[in-house]
Amino acid sequence: MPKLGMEPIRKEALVKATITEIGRTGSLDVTVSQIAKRAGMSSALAHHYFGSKEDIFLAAMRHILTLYGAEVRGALATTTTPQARLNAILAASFSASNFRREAVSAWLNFWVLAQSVPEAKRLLAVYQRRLRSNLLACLRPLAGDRAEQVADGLGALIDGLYLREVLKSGAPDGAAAVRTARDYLAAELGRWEE
Amino acid sequence: MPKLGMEPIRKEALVKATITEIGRTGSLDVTVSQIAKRAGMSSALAHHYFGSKEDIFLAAMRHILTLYGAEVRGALATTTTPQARLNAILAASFSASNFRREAVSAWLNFWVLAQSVPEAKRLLAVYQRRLRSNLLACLRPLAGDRAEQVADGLGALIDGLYLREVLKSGAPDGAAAVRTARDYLAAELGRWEE
DNA sequence: GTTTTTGTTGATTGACGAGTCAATAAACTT
DNA sequence: AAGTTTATTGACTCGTCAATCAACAAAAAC
Repeated sequence: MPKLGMEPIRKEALVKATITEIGRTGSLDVTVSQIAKRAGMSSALAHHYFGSKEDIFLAAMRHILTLYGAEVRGALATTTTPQARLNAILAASFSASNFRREAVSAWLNFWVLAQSVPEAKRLLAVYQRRLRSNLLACLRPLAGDRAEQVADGLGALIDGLYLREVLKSGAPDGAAAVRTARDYLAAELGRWEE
Repeated sequence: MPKLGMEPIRKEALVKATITEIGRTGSLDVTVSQIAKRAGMSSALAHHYFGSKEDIFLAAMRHILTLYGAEVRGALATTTTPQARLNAILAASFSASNFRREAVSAWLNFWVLAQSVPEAKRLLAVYQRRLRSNLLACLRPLAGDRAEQVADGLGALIDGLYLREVLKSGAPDGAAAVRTARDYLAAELGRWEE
């Protein structure tokens, strides 16, 4: 009993199922059938809407990056001072929705994907540039010509905290991650009035 | 014309070939045949010496961790002050042999493996504990009760710098990574006399 | 009301890859 | 010299999986 206008619904279901399955298995060794099953459809339909498995992965990646970007933008919109903006970026980066197990695992696996799929690499590079540019804008007034150095360090630190999250057992602790990042900033920028 | 005592030679060749192939493809989607071919033997022989593909991966992981551990230990042996020891750890972590493309790519992929293979997770946890304990020993006299905080931050930063290396194009720049890590320490510990 | 478009799946194809096995041969043991 | 252990591989099995296809159904367009 086919309803019309299914395409966006199906696609979204597939994208979410992909992230779930990658998180569940902890790898990209996920079959289209598994994804399709979790999304409540046949694998043939998944191939119908996306051309290939790779396209499904890329769509999932875009989804995660879009969510993250939106959350950062939203948090940034309510702020004015550089300090508050830095805090907003950190809060968004380690928020419950972005720092949850599935998403972190997917993130790591997309990093791997980027090594063999140029489009995946491009997407990650976009994310990196945007983060860097956001950090730089906040840091310039606070760190002057050391801003670049600090931004690169903080960027790597954030990625490293994500990376380490996947090895931990137990619930993710975004607050602890934010504390570590804040500590870094406090050290780099000198005592820091919020 | 079988020479005896081939086992260790073959195994080492396979381990090295594994790292090369993982680095080349940027993923764990490497067939035993590819590995065996690069190591100059048939895939059947690879299965003969290692029981399974997973065992080959784990051996490769142990190899990388062992190399890294030996380099750190060697660098540490020639030092006395905490500052010099911290520098030694950083130098070893980003040395040409550990920070080369292949090794970094393998490292990332082992991180992924750790999510589905308990033994891989165990190995990485051992690495993390050792690094942490080494850092802590140096930091205690320099940072007092903030040592833990700084060690965790530095550990994550090191991993993050590795992670970011895989996205870069061009030759790896260990010196820049060391600079970033030193900068972090300098900020956390206050100006720092070497 | 027939044709076209959209949604959907079960069955099939075709490739690939991990792991096994039988067979062959050189070296050591007794 | 006969027997055992170690080294080695080509051929094979068996499973899995991405991708395709034929077929069916309902809505939309004409």
